[in-house]
Parts: sequence; C-alpha cells; structure tokens
Amino acid sequence: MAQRMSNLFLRTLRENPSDAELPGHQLLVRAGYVRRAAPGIYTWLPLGLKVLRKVEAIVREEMEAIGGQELSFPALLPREPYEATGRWEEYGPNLFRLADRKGVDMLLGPTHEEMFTVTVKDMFSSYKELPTILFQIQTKYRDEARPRAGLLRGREFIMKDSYSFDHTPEGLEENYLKHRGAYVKIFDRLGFEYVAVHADSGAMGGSASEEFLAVSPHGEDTFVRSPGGFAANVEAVVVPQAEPIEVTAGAAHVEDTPDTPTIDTLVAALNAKHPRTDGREWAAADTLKNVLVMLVHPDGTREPLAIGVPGDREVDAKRLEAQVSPADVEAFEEKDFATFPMLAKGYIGPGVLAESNSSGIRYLLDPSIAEGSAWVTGADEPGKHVIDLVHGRDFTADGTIQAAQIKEGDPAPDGSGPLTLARGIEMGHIFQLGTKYAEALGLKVLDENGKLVTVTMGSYGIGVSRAVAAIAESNLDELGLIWPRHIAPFDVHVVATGKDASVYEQAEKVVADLEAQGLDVLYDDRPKVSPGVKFKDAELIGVPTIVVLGRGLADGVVEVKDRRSGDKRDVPLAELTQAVVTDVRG
RNA sequence: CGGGGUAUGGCGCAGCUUGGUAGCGCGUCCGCUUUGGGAGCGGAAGGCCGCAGGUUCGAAUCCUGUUACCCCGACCA
Repeated sequence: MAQRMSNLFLRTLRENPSDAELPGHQLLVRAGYVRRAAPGIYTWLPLGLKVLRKVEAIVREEMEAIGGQELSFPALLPREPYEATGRWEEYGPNLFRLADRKGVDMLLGPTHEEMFTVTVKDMFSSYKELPTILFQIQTKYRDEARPRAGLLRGREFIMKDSYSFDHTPEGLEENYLKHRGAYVKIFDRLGFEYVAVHADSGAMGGSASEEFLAVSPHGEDTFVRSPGGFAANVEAVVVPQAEPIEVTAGAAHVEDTPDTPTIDTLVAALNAKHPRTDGREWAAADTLKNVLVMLVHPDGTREPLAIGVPGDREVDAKRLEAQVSPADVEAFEEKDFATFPMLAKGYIGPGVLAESNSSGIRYLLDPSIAEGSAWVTGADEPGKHVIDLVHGRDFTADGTIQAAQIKEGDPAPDGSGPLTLARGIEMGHIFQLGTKYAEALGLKVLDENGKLVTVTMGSYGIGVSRAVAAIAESNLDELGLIWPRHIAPFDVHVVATGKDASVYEQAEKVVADLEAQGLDVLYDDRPKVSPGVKFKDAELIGVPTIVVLGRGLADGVVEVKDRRSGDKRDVPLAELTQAVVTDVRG
C-alpha cells in the first residue's frame, strides 16, 4: 500500500534544530528521519527506519553472498567472557555497565568478539567444521566521552560485525579477501565516495588491516593518498628510515639563546644572533624538538618517553598512540619534570636523553632524521641550545618511532610522489585478528592430525547506522536530502496539488498504477495543504523521483521531477507509469 | 578532563543590563477565505522560565550552589 502523507508519522521542521551541526544530520532531523532521544542516542522514525532497513539489506545480501550466516547475540551481556579477555577492565569508562537485581554485573555490548568466540567454542570441535563466517547486524553501546555529529558517533549505534574462523593462516587470508570483496561491493552500492586505506590494527592485534573511509571533510580520521594509488590512515603510514648522509657540519657548539622555549622563538633568535654561514636562514626544520610524554601501561606502570622530531612537525597523538598501544599516552606534567631535574623544560636535548644518559629516559627518533645530519637542539640548560649536533656523531637514540605528524607533500612510501591528506569517516574495518580471542577463551579444534590447534579469526565491521549518516552527508543540497535510488525510503513521491477533487481522483489512479508495477510510493494526498508546502516537503524528504499532478492535468500531462538534477518534464498521463518505472529502474 | 557557549510552550528565539501581569515566529486546534513554491483573516489550546537555596513586599531577571545539553580540543576497532 502506498504511504499517504496524511497518515505518515512525520513532522518536518522548517528550522534547523539548534543541537545539530552537520548539514546531513540537520536534514535527517528536519525531514523527520531521526530524532534525538538522549545524547548520542537516536530514535528511528518511520522514514529513517525504511532507509536503515535498505542499508541493512545491502549489507546482508553481500555477507550472505560470501557464505556468511546471520545470527544475533543479545545486546545485554554477562560479564564473564569480557572478564576472561581482560576487556571488562580494559574498556574502562566506555563500557556501559549495569547490575541486575541480584547485583550480578552485566554490560551492554560494545562489540561482540567474546560472544562469537565463546559460541563457536561451545559448538565446534573439529577442523572439518571450518571455515565459518558468522555475522550479525546489531545494536552496540559505547559510552563515548563525547558523542557528536548525530548518527556519526553515537553511544548507541548499529553495526554489522562478522568473524571468520579458520584453523590455518591460509584460510584466514582467504576469508579476509572474501570480506574485502564483499566490502567493495557494499560500499559501491551505498552511494558515497569511499577509499580503502591501510590501517593500524592497533589494540585489537593482528596483522593485515584495512579501513574503508567515506571521504568527508567532517571525518574524524585523516588519511593519505599517493599519486601511485597508495592510501593509508595516517596512523598506519610508515616513514622510511633516512639513509645516512655524509657529515658536513663542524664541531657542535653550545650557544646562548635566552628566552627561546619554543621553536618559533628559537628560530628567530638563531637568525638574529647566530646566522648560518651558508647564506640561507635557519628554519624550524633545522631544529630537533624533543617531546616528552608519559606512557601508562595496562598494568598501571608509568614510563616516560622522549621523542625527537624535526622542529617543523608536531608529534601526532594518534600515530603515537597507535605505536605504543596498548599503553596510553598522557601529558608529561610539572610533577614529572620535578622527578627529572636534569630536564630543562624548553631546552631538552639528547645530552640527557636515552637510556644510557643521565635521565635514563627512553629516547626514540623520527626515522626521517638521518645519521650524519646536523641539528640545533636543546643544550639541557635554560637559555642554551647546541648547534651542529650531529646524529650518530654527537648523539644516539634508543631507536625510532613512527609518531611524527604527516604533512601534505611528504614523500609517499611507495615512492610515487608527494602525499595528499584528506579526511574520512571510518565506515568499515577488516582485519586479521589471529588468535587473540581464541587464545584467551580457549577456542581450539582438532586438526587433521588429531592435535588441538587454536582457531585463527578475522574480524570485520561495518557501521550501519553511521552509513545512513554518511549517505545523508554526501547526498544533499540546500533544499534537502537526495537519496540514492536504492537507499531512498520510497521509489517515487507523488504530489497532488490544488483543491479540485478530480486531481486527487487522478492521483489515486496514478498511485495504483505505479504500485501495480511494484514501486514503493509515497503519496502526498493532504487536501488542505498548499502546493508550496508539499513541494518543500518533497524536496526536504529527498525521494529521487517526484511526480506532480496539478494544473498540467487540463492538458493531460503530469510533471516528473528528478530531485537530484532538478530537471522537470511534462509526461502525458498515458505514458506516465512507464516513464516513472524507467526512471526508477534505470 | 581542559576551553567556550546555552538552558524560557512541540521547534527556533526575544525578554535578564535597569526586578513589577511571560512574549514573538513557526507548528498545533476551530471557523471562513485561499490552492503551482513553506497562504490570509479571526479565534483558541499549550510554559513551575533546568534544579536547589538565598536577597526582596515582589525574581525568568540579582546572588550562591548544582545539574544537563551543545561546540572545540583531549579521548575513542
């Protein structure tokens, strides 16, 4: 049955809600698709639910096409499996915890690795039952410190998560590639620009890992692309180790550089008081900045770490976190400086850093810092810097770390040219998890030789509700949403205008004919609503084809509008159904 | 957790400086008119002004405290 606007549970808003920021999210609220119930928690109204179901259907189809079997775990989970893997503790405040009436700890599932693993363990005991792909499309809960951007980062959200189970690395690889193929098909169908990037597998462990990012300036992830087609999340970019260069600098010498605690002030002072002899000016890139952070390991122990990067770069917090995971990174505070009196804040240099020096603090360098290169850096005394300090000659570090900020124009790891930076929204993540959870929960099967082997797993996620938001963000104009056809809540939006009863009678026939062709029709039958309101609502709601019955009927024609292009054409009544079917089905 | 901002009817906002009957637009309901670009006129319903204390004859408004929400950052498969 066609959905009549007179009977649709919908209220469109003329003005943007004050708590919505992103254009797509504003429109989803204004057009009556979703409504905020609590911070980061949204109600799916009828229109929104129809869209969500369509996205789910696409994901489900492609998962089934690679042999995935759907199941559904509870959202409300027992503590025990999460205790066994350590995540009851590790997840920290992001985990929604609750207790039942007997005081037994429960949680709302933030992700379901444990449940999949435990369930497969309960049911399988032989390699003959592998490989298996299981998936669910399910509501997840994470008590994010700061939910934002509507559906893009909520505390309740819908995710497809699947897991593959194999007893050999080859099997895992194969399932990983199957998922990769399915993901390409899914994202090709969803209707936003996306890019698959190399990712950091981070705290989840595992090796091969790729993220599918929706390209968007509103994204929270930064990724790089090279002219040669290399693409990676900045967290996963590996800066190559610079080749040693010939030492050309003279002997290192300490100079007075009063009041130069920052790179900017240092560079200015150098150019004023200690100009270079080769004719060019000092630049931030000539300086070596030594940044101190405090690592907090999962067992609670704290370890200071010094990172040396060229002065024209920051330490990228996300890259650093990815490198030191599972440890957390905290700021190096005044009280920490107090315990290391040899550290002169603002003038810290390699002279006291490294495990073999007075501070004993582990000192890691950015790999772009070549052996033989000369630097201006802190002399470990307030108001003093050392010039021409040469890496390998005058100082050494304990190793290197991939933590420096990546900049637009940096050379690409594949050697194809300069990197470009862009932002993206993480829509999917696939990675080879390996045995982390199987090990922790004892998921083993008997192999061909009758020996117990730990099952190796792959983990694959897609943000389903986030996908709805991403589609909205990339399919809109100043008038409203513009859904891709296979995502739209309806195939066609029929608008009857005017007060003449014959228009509505004709519209009923048109609607019936379109439905007879199998189309899903939204019919604006509201009798006392002015045409302008109906047009605005239709544009806001964003069904891709809009059929308008009104004044043209006198000449036997009906207007067919393409929402995306704005093109309008008059079609004779007799040809209308066929014309619309052609538009909708391509 | 740091910084900034806001809490007044379903939505968007004004009023607060200088205390004195709680207002506007949109939406909703009734009537008449109107019907190709968010209609007009007339009528109506709907608000413990976030919460708690305090000052005052009197507090949306002043004072103290508190909570919530939004934005930026930190954080975040």
